[in-house]
Amino acid sequence: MKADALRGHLDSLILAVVEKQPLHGYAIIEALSARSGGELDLPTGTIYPALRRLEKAGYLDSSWSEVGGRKRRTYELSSAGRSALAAHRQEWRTFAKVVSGVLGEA
Amino acid sequence: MKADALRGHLDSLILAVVEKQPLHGYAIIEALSARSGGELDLPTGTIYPALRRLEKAGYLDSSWSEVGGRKRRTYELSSAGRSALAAHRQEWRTFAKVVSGVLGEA
DNA sequence: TGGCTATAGGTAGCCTGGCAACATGTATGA
DNA sequence: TCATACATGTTGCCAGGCTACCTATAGCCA
Repeated sequence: MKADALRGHLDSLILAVVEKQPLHGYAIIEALSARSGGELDLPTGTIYPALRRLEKAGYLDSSWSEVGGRKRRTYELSSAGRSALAAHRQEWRTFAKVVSGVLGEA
Repeated sequence: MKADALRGHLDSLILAVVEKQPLHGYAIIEALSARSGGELDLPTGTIYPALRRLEKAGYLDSSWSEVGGRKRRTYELSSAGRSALAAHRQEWRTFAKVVSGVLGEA
């Protein structure tokens, strides 16, 4: 899958993956991989900055914990994040419809 | 629709729109708008550089003509462009499936 | 005559965000 | 002892869509 196809869609994916339960960064990468059947294998240089961006935007809240001697920063969806996710889902539906429509190949 | 959602998908759309008949830049903008039900209203600063890029990549061939006193540069799909389009369609299918899958809410 | 709109082409430069590459540290098992 | 999985982060590159411009013709209306 082309690298920059993701541009502008990553935020939605991250928000969706922490929707049901809070996850830490590393687990988010794994969750995205699992949920995509291995198609998504995002580097940390992509995911960590994105998480900070989303927290700064008020869509995620984070908290530190320690599990088995390792520090984790766990992110959970804020209420603003929840509505942002709903909006992103709607936008995705429109976008997908538009692209599929133009690509045609009926 | 968010601006950079298009990132990485524009080429496919352009190739698709000139698949059946050659079109000039201005007509491509209109065709994209029409085919998307008005969702896509791309500025010339987006489309013209993209067309040059696609021609340089060997996916489009262009030729000048004059219609009603106005010069037109008409683009048509090359054979390389045709296979690129097929590949792009496949990639889009995968991408759409992945994103829809992760967004869930089946 | 002047001005507006539609048609038609183009460029320069900004800005965003995903990614490669790098840096740091712990736990575990061979 | 060393490799690998787990875990978090930063710096800086760069592709590419967009804003803001510029040029030019045709046709219409006042």
